Formats: sequence, C-alpha cells, structure tokens
Amino acid sequence: MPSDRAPTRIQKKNRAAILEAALNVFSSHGFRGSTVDQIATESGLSKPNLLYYFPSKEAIHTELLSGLLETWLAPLHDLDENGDPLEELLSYVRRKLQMSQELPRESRLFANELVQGAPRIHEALSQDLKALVDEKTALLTKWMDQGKIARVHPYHLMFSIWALTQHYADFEVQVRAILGDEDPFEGAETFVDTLYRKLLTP
Amino acid sequence: MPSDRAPTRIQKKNRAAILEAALNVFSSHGFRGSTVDQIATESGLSKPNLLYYFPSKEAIHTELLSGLLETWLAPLHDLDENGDPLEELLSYVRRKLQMSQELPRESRLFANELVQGAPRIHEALSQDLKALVDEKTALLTKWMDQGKIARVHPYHLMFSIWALTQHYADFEVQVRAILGDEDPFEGAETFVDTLYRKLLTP
DNA sequence: TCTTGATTTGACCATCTGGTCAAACTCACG
DNA sequence: CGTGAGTTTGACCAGATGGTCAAATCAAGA
Repeated sequence: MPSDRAPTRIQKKNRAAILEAALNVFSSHGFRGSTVDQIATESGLSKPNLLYYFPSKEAIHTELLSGLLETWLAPLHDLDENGDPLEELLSYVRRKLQMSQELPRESRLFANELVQGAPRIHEALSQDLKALVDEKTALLTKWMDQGKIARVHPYHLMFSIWALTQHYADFEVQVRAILGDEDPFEGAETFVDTLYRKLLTP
Repeated sequence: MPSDRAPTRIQKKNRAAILEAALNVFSSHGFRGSTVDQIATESGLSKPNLLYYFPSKEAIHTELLSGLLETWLAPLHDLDENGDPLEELLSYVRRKLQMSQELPRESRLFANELVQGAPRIHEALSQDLKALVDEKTALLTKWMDQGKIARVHPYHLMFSIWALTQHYADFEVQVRAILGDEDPFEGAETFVDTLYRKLLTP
C-alpha cells in the first residue's frame, strides 16, 4: 500500500496498467467471472504485486466503474439548452453511437453490471443518473411544449437512445453474426438519424 | 443418471424444478457467477441429487439456453407474409415487448450470454438466428420495394426492435431507477408504437 | 410382501480463488 | 555510496466450488 503522498512514477504506471487490464477482463467476463490472476497476468504483474496497488478485486472494480461513469454521462451533460433542439438531440445520439464504437469495453462493463441488477452502482443510478436525466428530460419537455420537437414520453425517448446505441457494443457478437462483414456503425448512423428525425420532427 | 427410458413422474418433477431454479440463478448472476449449490438449494434438492439429474452445471445451462431459444424466436417466426405489413411489424414489436414483461429472466439469461461474447451459443446465432433473420428481412425488403413500408436498413430495423424491447427487461434496474413507481411497460408500448408508425409509414 | 431399479445423501476430494506475509530486491536522493 | 522508502515475489492459507461415490432409502410392480 503506497502512502498517501503524491504517487510515484511506478505507481502511476502500474495502477494504469491494472485498470486497463481490469477493463478488458471485467468487461468480457463480468465481476464474478473474472479472477485476480487474470487481471494480474494481463497487466504484467504478479498477483501479490497487483494487490499491493489495490486492496482487493472489488476495489479495482469499484474504481473502474466510478472512474468511467463520468465519461459515460458526459454526452448527456453537454445537451445544450441554447442549441437547435432536433440537432442537439441528433448530436447526442451520434455521440452515444460513437462511444459504442470507440469504447465498447466500457459499455459492456456497465451492461454486465446492469443485467445482474447493478449491485455495485445502484446508488449512482438512483442519485447521479436520475438527477441528470430529470434535468435533461425537463429540457426536452420544454422543447415539446414550445413545439420545437414532437411530443413523446421523454423518459422513454431517453431509454430508446441508450438502447439503440449501446446495443451495438453490448450485443456486438449478435450484430456481427447477422451482419457478417458489413460495418455495423455505418448503417447504424444512417438508421438512427432517420429514425429520430422522423420521430421528433414536429 | 436415469436410464434412457421414458422419464418417471419424479424425474419430470425434479428436472423441471432444477431448470426453473437455474433460470432464476443464471439469469441474475450469469453462468460463472452462479453456483451449483445455489441452484440445488433453490430447487429444494441436495447438490449430489441435482447432479444425479444433470451431469454438470454446464449441462443445465446448455439445456436452458437451447430450450428457450425457440420460445425466444417464435414471435419473429410468426411474422406473416400475408398480413398488413405495418400491422405485422407493430404486432411483432408488441409481442417482443410483452415477452420482456412476462419473461424478463429469459431475456436476461440471453443478455448475460451475449454481453460476454456468447461463448455457448455462438453457433446458434450464426446459424439458426442468422437464417431466420435473413428470411424475414427479405420479406421486409419486399414490402419496402412494394412501397408498403418506408425504406430503412432491414437489419438495423431488426436490431432496433430487439434493442428497444429487450432493454426493459435487461436493464430493468436502470429503468426503474429513473421511472420510480411509474409502470415501465405502459409508457413503453405507446412509445414504441408511435416510433415505428412514424418510422415505417411510407 | 418382496425385489429391483430409481432416488437420495453424507462424506469426501481436487482445484480454484481471493488474499496474506515476511523476506528480498530496487530506486532515488542526501 | 549508503540508506530508507517503495516495490516485488515465493510460499502459503482458508474458504468456496464443481464433482464423485458408496451406502442408505424409497417406490412400484410381480
């Protein structure tokens, strides 16, 4: 256990390597399906050495989740009250889709956690996420009231965006099994763009 | 190991109890996160007794998955060439949503498997599922050619239906954390109905 | 009732897994 | 260089876990 002073060069390097390896392992096997040994091997450390940097398997997992939650919610944060409503939403959708493409491991990490009842992030969901969603759905409702976008249930609109975009990362095997060699994200971008334009154009 | 004769009354009862318990356990903890002891306890049998009916933990899981795949694909099978295109599709969407509501454990069982790369059903995906989807998307394309529904990428249309409907079962915790006491499925049905009408009306 | 196959179980085993610890080694800095 | 803090590791442990087995119990037909 390194002291609480500023982290040394080696500490920075090793903690980063561990988190990177843990993201790989946890996202493809879930928490229970991953072993400390796997993470140690993948990060090039011995098991006791890994446990010198993190007190437990759970601590690594927790740090990963809380560290990534911010990244995950950033696009929604950026939904801008002053932009053009339809374009703001389409841009949010596009960013979420891009995140599925560029950060599929992160998406699957959360998916694993959620499918199994989110035992470790239940709190963050009903507090941080809930608050952010409430704020942004209020904005959506305002736009609907002003006739700037079509009126639909704002929560379900939000769910639909998450479902449609994260599907490509979370269930990538299935998507690829169906599409074969075709690039999923090319078709997906056009598809969701069309879909939300038709849905939301007043 | 019961012989290969017709199953006795007790065999039927116990195998059913085991599969029911296994569905509970596997769907909420994933394969690796579930223990034989948990399944045994939940089905009211001792561990050795459970292993008298199934040769291994993996065997139970495999039997569950393959037994449920049929149920899972049935609604798509029923998509009828001779019905009204838009109504056929909306009815498919409605049935899938209903399945999320009534069979959430089954949905999460598959979700768990898919998120982790589908190690145990990869074959079924690229064979049975792929074949069925190809058949039905051909039908969709025909309907689009005839101008009966709007033209969109048929594979992505299919993905969107799966994503939107299964989201409510697979990520139920998140949905409930946002919606609070509101019934998810009421709003969902109206929402997806509106969405697909707007998307597909030519 | 008796017999035979089906069912159930307590005791047991090998392996895996998260985690510990003391000893050894390395590094930066005075 | 020498020294003390930071880093690494081999050996080890306890509990969990999937699975086995011989012996005991049960159930149904002759």
